[in-house]
Amino acid sequence: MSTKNALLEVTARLFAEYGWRGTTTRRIAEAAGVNEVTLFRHFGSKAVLLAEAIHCQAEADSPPPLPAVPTDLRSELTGWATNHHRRMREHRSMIRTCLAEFEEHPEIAPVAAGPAMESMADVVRYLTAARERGMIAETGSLEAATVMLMNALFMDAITRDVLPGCPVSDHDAIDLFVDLILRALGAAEAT
Amino acid sequence: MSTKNALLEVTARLFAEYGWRGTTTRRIAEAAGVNEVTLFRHFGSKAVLLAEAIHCQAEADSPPPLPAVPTDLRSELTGWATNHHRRMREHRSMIRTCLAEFEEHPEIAPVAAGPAMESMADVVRYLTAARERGMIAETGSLEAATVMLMNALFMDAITRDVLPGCPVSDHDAIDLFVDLILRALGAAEAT
DNA sequence: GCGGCATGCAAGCAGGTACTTGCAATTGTG
DNA sequence: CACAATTGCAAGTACCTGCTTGCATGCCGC
Repeated sequence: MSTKNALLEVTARLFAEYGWRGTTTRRIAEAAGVNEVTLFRHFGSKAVLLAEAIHCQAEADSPPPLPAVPTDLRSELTGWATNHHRRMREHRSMIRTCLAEFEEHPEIAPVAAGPAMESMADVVRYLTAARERGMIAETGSLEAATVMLMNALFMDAITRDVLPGCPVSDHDAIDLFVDLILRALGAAEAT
Repeated sequence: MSTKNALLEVTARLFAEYGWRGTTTRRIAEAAGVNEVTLFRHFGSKAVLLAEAIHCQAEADSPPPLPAVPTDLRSELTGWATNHHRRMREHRSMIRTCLAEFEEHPEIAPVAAGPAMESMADVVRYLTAARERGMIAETGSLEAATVMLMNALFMDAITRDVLPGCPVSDHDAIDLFVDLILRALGAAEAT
């Protein structure tokens, strides 16, 4: 089974870097140290191999959870955001490629977007629980706050290496984003 | 000069949809209603044509300005954000492709990122002026607020068609994002 | 030892890729 | 009218693309 796994792993890596068209069967075989025919004997076609490789990559990536009961909003959200940000950062190449490839290969969108949707729902749940406990103000859309925070983290993780002129440093960004969200939601704490 | 312009326009469109590798000289020529050799006679190579096409596209896209003197934060920011969002939405295909292509063709990054950086500086300037006039609170990072708002708008414009499960509707997103930023910055107004 | 099974190797197929060459037709300009 | 620039057309180059075929080699369980 090692050959198959090696092919899947190498294919995911090449796809992230070169996209669908740029990931040729010759390149895959060479990078995996395997003859090209072996690839076709295992998967039948390039399309099947690529789909399977992307699927595996996304599956191995379950989103980090937030506590069931909120206690310290700032530290819990910051910890979650740091974790989430790091994971997206690690996969930024794959994510960018999937975003661009969506137009020609829409079938890869749901599998790539799944984890993000789960995380989104988890954050909304967490903030709702916090509001029920009076830890944040009564007004302000929790859904919008969640989307805004996740969008900001997502963008930062994915484009920081492309747009080097960002006026917020890599190191501070997450803390500042969480701080702004807590301010926006009127979190009852001192800073 | 019409042939040259037609080629540039068609090339930008095809690049946004199919990426660098997918934009073949045959396809460009066919879509422009021009013989393939004409393309090479004008630009010499595919690389030159693509670079020029992307450059033109980005150049024609100057960012919308904010007022020099802030008067109504909410309406001015909402107007600006709506405009900015619409423009990014129109170019989402091109932006996604450029993001993915950055790895193989880093030379297209600065030209594509330029307008966004200008907008970013403009918003920071606007918010700084507002703070000087006492329209928002003294604390909270204006740079972080700007990055967060722009990241949120950017992501929404670029991925809404890819991630259909967003819990915030298309129509409300901009108002809600601006509302959260104003809350975070302690804007002195009633809502 | 022997029959499957995975793999390698060499070659090839039909089509696509960027790009070139040579020549004819058109068009606008002096 | 004559000349030059622009374009089209047909063909061709060398290479890459996904994919197939035929045959040889090693390995592992019976």
